[in-house]
Amino acid sequence: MLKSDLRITKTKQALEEALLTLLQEKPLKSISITEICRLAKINRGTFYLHYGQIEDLFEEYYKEIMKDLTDSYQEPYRHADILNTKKLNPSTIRIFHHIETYKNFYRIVFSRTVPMSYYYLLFNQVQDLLKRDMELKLKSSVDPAMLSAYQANAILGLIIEWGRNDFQQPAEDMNLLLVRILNIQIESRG
Amino acid sequence: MLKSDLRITKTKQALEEALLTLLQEKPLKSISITEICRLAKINRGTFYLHYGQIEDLFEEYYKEIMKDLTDSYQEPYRHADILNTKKLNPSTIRIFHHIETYKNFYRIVFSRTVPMSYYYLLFNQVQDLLKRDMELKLKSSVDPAMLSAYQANAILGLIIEWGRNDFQQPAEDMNLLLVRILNIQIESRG
DNA sequence: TTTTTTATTGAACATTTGTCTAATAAAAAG
DNA sequence: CTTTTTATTAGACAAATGTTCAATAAAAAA
Repeated sequence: MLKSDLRITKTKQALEEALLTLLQEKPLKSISITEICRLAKINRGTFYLHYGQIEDLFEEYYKEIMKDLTDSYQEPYRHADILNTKKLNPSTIRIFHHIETYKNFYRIVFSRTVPMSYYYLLFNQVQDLLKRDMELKLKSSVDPAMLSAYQANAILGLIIEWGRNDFQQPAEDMNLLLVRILNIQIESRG
Repeated sequence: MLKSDLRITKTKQALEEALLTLLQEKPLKSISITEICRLAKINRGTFYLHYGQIEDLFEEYYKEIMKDLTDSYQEPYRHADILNTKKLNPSTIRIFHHIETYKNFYRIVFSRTVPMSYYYLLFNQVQDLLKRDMELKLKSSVDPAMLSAYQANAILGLIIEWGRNDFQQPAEDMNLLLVRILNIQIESRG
């Protein structure tokens, strides 16, 4: 038995394409299931066969972008197995470029009416990526899950603020900003 | 003219009470407007006169709790006008106790199906509170909005992870954890 | 190819949503 | 207390939701 029927693939593709088309003209919140199915020429019952709500369909598209995030994050590791940890989170730094590339998408992710699950998809991804660096400097008794949650969400905080400025600053400036913030935290205890 | 009609107050109270009752037996997501109105004995049209969706009703309840957060946060300031900044974020520290007190509420706030707006309500509140401390140590060229966004969301990251453990750890442990994490960030660059 | 499996369809259904009326009742203002 | 203002109501409406069914068509397996 095959992992997925061709008909399923075709149906899902049609639905995703329809959603993406509709997203270009109106906000996610105002798009109905009926509308997507009408455009995709898919029976509404078929939609419910694969998804429970529009958000589930969007999440599938979301995962493609998370794949790119992981790839761009891991790029610095392709040449060196272990990065110089003296440099300020050198690997973290690619995340801002990734967000900038997909800012139309992230405007949706960070919008008020969207479900928290989108935030978690991003949060979990960044947290997982950070854990790789974590192991290196882990002499402390702090729970790695807690530490990575702290750092991952701190960065998401910057991104939210960035998004509030409609991603005006270049990604490179955000990198510098992150470095400066980390320095402040050191100075203030000197 | 008075700020609000008695009828409005009564209606809103009835709706909030109905929502809170329903929340004890089922998740927010599965509660319908029709259901709330039926229980509150309020005409459905009246609901739409005050709110656009269930989430708006929940947000009104949310704001009561945000009031308590602000109060408990500002408690350390009641006796001293300026806190010793050498101590690790002494004022921040009350937030974990607040969350613990209202953990049934925060389980909803951090649940996957809820809209991002709930997250923003909390994020904005914590960010505002942090800005008070911020001014003291602000010699750097970093945008205060960015810095407070970073720190506020970092703490929310800890709370999310805490929530994943269903708030098992005592709030006091979370305080210690926060102190340890801040120390790690210093050590790792010595 | 033929057979078997199963995804999709159209149609129907009860329910909820969001919006709108004119009638009513409650509160505020005089 | 009387008048004025306005919040609430019941009812109706088109649309969307969520679910179910037997019939059909497409894909996988033989």
